[in-house]
Amino acid sequence: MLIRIDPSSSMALNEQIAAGIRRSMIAGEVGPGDRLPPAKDLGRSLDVNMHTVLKAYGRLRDDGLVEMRRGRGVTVMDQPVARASLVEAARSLVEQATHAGYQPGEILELVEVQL
Amino acid sequence: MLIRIDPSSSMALNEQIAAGIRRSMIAGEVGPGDRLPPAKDLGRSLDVNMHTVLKAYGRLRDDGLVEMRRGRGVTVMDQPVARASLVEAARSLVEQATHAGYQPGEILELVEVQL
DNA sequence: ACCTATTTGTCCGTATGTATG
DNA sequence: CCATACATACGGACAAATAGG
Repeated sequence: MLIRIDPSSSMALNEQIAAGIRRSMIAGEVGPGDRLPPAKDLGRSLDVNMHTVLKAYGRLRDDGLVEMRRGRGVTVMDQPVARASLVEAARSLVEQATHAGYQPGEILELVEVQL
Repeated sequence: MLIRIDPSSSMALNEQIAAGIRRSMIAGEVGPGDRLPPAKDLGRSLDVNMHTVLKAYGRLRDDGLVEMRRGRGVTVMDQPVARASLVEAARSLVEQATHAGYQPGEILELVEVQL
């Protein structure tokens, strides 16, 4: 997993790291079940603080892409799980919008304008 | 806005603070447009670090309850928050799906099947 | 069952950057 | 220009869960 960091970029370091890992996932360099390096190790190799790496990992977790557990590390989620979290997000959105009186077309438009 | 913190609780401090503010909202002690105290000030009054308060504020922001802006502080969202929160849910869904490598058409389909 | 090392989770303190007013 | 206040990063400390000997 090769990640490049540009300290002079306006993009936050933790986002650069998260983006780099996402790219590695899309490129297939890391896949479901694979373990990401410990935050301390990756931080040292990228010359950034462990906390910055942990923040990047946390973003990926919030996106449902990885699982983090103490003592065990960070592992890439199975694709069905990542998809399940997306399906759940879509279900929740539709439920909320419907409850608020939105029509199907209006709900789709809510999403379209974000694309 | 009265918040109590129990340092000996197993609940993380930042969550205790966020929960306390949610309670104040429900109790009507703070309402839309009101400004929450600067993180540094609230931290000093609760005897916790500024970052811990900022993390609590960030959770509330992620939940669509408050807005955070540099230089201006943290303000409670307006009641048309219903719409704002839907927009945020849609934005978050699109962001997650995009990060996961989904194409626009596939994202729309995620929602359509839930209608 | 015990101990140790690993690794994330949380919190603290400090410093610097950046948008707002 | 200046003060305010969040945003990000660094570093250190301790706790808690996990894994391995």
